[in-house]
Amino acid sequence: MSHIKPIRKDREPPKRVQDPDGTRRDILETASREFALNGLSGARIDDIAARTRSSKRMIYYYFGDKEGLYIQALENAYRTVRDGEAKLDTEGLPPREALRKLVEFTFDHHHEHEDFIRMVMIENIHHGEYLERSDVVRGLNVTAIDNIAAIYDRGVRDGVFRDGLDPLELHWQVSALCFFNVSNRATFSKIFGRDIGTPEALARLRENTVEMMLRFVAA
Amino acid sequence: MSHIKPIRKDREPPKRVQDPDGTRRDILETASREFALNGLSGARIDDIAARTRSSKRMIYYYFGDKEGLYIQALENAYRTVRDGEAKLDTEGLPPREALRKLVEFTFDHHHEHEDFIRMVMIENIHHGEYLERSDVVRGLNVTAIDNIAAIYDRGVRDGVFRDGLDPLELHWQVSALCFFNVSNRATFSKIFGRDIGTPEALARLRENTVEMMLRFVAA
DNA sequence: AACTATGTACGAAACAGTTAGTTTGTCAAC
DNA sequence: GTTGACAAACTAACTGTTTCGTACATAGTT
Repeated sequence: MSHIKPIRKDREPPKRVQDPDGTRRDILETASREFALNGLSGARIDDIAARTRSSKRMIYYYFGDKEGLYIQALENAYRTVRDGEAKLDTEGLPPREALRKLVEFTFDHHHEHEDFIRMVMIENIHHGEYLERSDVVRGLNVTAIDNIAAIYDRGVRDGVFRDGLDPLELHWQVSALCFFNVSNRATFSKIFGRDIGTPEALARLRENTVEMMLRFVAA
Repeated sequence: MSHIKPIRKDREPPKRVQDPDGTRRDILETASREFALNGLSGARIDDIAARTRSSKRMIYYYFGDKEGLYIQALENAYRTVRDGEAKLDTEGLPPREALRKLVEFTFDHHHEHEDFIRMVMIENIHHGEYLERSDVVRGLNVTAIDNIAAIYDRGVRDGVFRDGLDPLELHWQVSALCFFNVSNRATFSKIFGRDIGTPEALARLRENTVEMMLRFVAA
């Protein structure tokens, strides 16, 4: 029984580990989920705190107040989705193929980022007032328009697309069709008694959306 | 001029007028506005009460609790809009004209009922759970599908529309384009720096939507 | 030592919902 | 056609809880 323990029996991890970046990220991710799920007024700071590895104190330490946290969650959502968008490359493709690919990509992308869609819905309920306050979101440049404009211009030059359309309006239409599919699934399915979220239904809607855009721009 | 009348000198309006229907309606209309503006968790019972000619106690007297009030506001919104929809008549028109009229009508109708759109957005944020609880809303029969189905069938019979499309999907597309225009105006305008709510922009989007549907169903 | 990061406990306001009544309408009995 | 009893409609003030935010203390880092 001599030197029973120079070995630090305290497997107990050191009482307090400092990890500012990790804490921040943890809070932001948790908050993003909670805001996307419950909205700004519906989300509870205490709930968010409880779901983090951190505490309420830290939320206020890093984000100031509830609105500050919300705005950063909003920025986070936009940034994530924009980063994803940048991955689309249609340069080598002929216009029709390129447009098809863009629409399919947008459809899938929306579908994969339901939390983003929900944040946008929530922000629209607030008339976009927090978006307006955010320099970050306004600063994110929007590649979506450039992409579709490039495709459209090529199509017009090649004579396969008709002239006189507005790329922003084209983007608007693609967005509308892809966004609605995610945003209004709950009410639409319940009212019309048919689940539009099944893989089969989605595949049809996706193909319809492509077809719709192709026909719309066709010369 | 003898019998001037039994003019009741007591201008004092009778201390308390009982008007159950009026009170109920007043509360419901006020609540509908507040919920559409702020959402379920964002709306405040005290605020709603203050804006009525009635009191908080009466809200609980007639509607039970906040959720009960919300559900009735939701039902109210759906009923109002459905009643409006019923006014559309396309029977005499040739298929293409009929479809154009239907799309234009839907576009305008959405535009005129922003509060309804907002209620639907809010309800989708809640995954449609209150809609599901409401027998009233589920009971409202949906003429929209019948309308578009009738037009589409005629078009196919006449050979001007292609076969094999699903009326529900057609309705979905029209809804998506018309709904998004109202629901996402705030964020879309702010992000792309162009107001899509001006009369000119709206007129273009409206015409695009019509054109889009016509081209999609064209044989 | 000085600054950053974190934990605990609490305060104040906001909020949904209630208690304890009062007033008004109505209808049957006188 | 007045009365009185009873239910429906209504008011004001109150209660208990939730919720945002903070004060204060302590531990880690440089």
